[in-house]
Amino acid sequence: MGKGEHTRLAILDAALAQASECGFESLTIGSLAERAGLSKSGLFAHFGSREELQIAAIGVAAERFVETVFRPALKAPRGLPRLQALFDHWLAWTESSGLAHGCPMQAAAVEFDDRPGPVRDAVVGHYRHLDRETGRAVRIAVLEGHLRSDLDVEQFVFELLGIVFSYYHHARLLCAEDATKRARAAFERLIAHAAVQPS
Amino acid sequence: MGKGEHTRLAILDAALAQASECGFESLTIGSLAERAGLSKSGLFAHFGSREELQIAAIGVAAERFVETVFRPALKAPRGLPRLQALFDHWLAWTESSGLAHGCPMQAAAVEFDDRPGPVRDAVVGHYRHLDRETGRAVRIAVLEGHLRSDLDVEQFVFELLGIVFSYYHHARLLCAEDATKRARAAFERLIAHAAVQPS
DNA sequence: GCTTTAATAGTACGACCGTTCGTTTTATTT
DNA sequence: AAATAAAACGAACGGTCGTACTATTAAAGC
Repeated sequence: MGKGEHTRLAILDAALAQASECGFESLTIGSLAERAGLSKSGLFAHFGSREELQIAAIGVAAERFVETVFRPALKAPRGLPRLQALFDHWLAWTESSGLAHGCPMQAAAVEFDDRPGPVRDAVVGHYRHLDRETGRAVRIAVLEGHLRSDLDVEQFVFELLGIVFSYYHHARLLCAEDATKRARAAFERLIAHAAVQPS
Repeated sequence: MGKGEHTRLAILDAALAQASECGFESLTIGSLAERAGLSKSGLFAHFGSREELQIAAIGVAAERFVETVFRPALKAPRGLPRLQALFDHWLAWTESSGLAHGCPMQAAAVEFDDRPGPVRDAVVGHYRHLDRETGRAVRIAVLEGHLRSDLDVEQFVFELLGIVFSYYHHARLLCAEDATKRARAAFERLIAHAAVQPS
C-alpha cells in the first residue's frame, strides 16, 4: 500500500467522525484538512471534488456498518439467534465503531433524500442493500423454523428499521435513558408476533 | 398586523419550503432572500442572526405540524378513532401542508441531535411536546376502553414514532410505493397488540 | 399633509467556500 | 546515487457566507 492510500484512509476516517457529528454537508475541504493535518490542496488532490469526497465517505461508512453489524452477527447460530445478534450490534454500532455522535448513514439518508445526484444514489444503494441483507437474515430464521412460514418478511424489515430509527431518535436527540430498553421491548414484540404459533 | 409581520411570515414560509428540501443548515440569508424576493439586509433585519432565523423556522414548522396533524384529529371521536386519525394525518402531513419534500422537523432532529445550542433545544422541545401529546391521545384511548388498561403508553409511543420514521424513510429515500401500506399494517399490528383482549 | 417610525435597500467587511496551478518535498524505482 | 513518480504544500481565484453599517423608501399617527 502506497503512502497515498494510507493518508486517504486517514482522511476518510476523519471525515466519518465529522459526518457523525454534523452530517455530510458539513464535510468541507478546509475543516477536514485541518482535522486530518493536511493542507487543503493536499487533501483535495485525493478526491478531485467535494462530491467525490462525500461519496467516498458514505462508502466507508456503509462498509464499516457491514463490518460492525453484519459480519459479527454471522458468528451467531443461523436463525433467531443471529437475528437477535444483528439487532444488538445495530443498536450499538456507532459506539462500537468509534462514531460517538450518531449514525452517519441515517444522517446522509435525511440530508440527501430530496437531492438527486450521485451522493443520494450512494445512500439509496446502501439502504437497499441493508434491506436486502436484513430480509435474508429473516428468511433464514423462517427456514430454520424459528419464525412462521407465512411471515411477511418485507413488513418485518420495515418495522425493524422503525425500531432502530426510533431508538436513534430517543437516544440521541431526547437523551432518553430507557431508549435501549424500549427498543429491545419492541424487538421482542416483533419477534413474538413473527414466531411460530403466535399466541 | 404591520407590514413587517406579514413579510416575516412570508419569509418563514419560504424558509420552511427550503428546509423541507435541503434541511435547516441550508437556510442561508442570501438564498432565502432571493427566494423571498428581498435583499439580504432587508431579510436579515427581521431576525438579527441566522440562528434566530433557524429557530423561528423551526417554531413555525412545529406550529404547522400541530395544526395539520393534531388539531384536525380532535374532530374525530375520542379514543381509537382519534388515534387513527392522528396517524393518518401524520403520514400525510408534509404533502397536506405544502412541504413537498419531507418533514422539516425530522430533518432538524437529525441535523442538530449532536450540536448543542438554542436550535437543538427548540427541536428537542418540539419532540418532547409531540411525545407528550401523543401519549395523551393514547391514554384517552385507554380511558375510553379501546386499549387495554395495563398498556405501556411510553412504549406504545416509542413504537408509533418508529413506524412514522420508517415510513418517511421508505417513502422519501427509497421511493417505495408500498410505504403507506406497510405503515398502516404496522399500525394495525400495534393497535391489535394494545387492544383489550389481545388474542 | 407633515412628522415620526418602521421596513427595506445598498454597500462593504472579513472569513471561508471549492477549486486551480505551480512548486516543493517525499517515496519509489532503477 | 540518480532519475522518476507520487504526494503534499502555498498562494491565489471568484463566490458566497453572516453581519455591520448607512441611506432610502414606505407606512403610521397626528
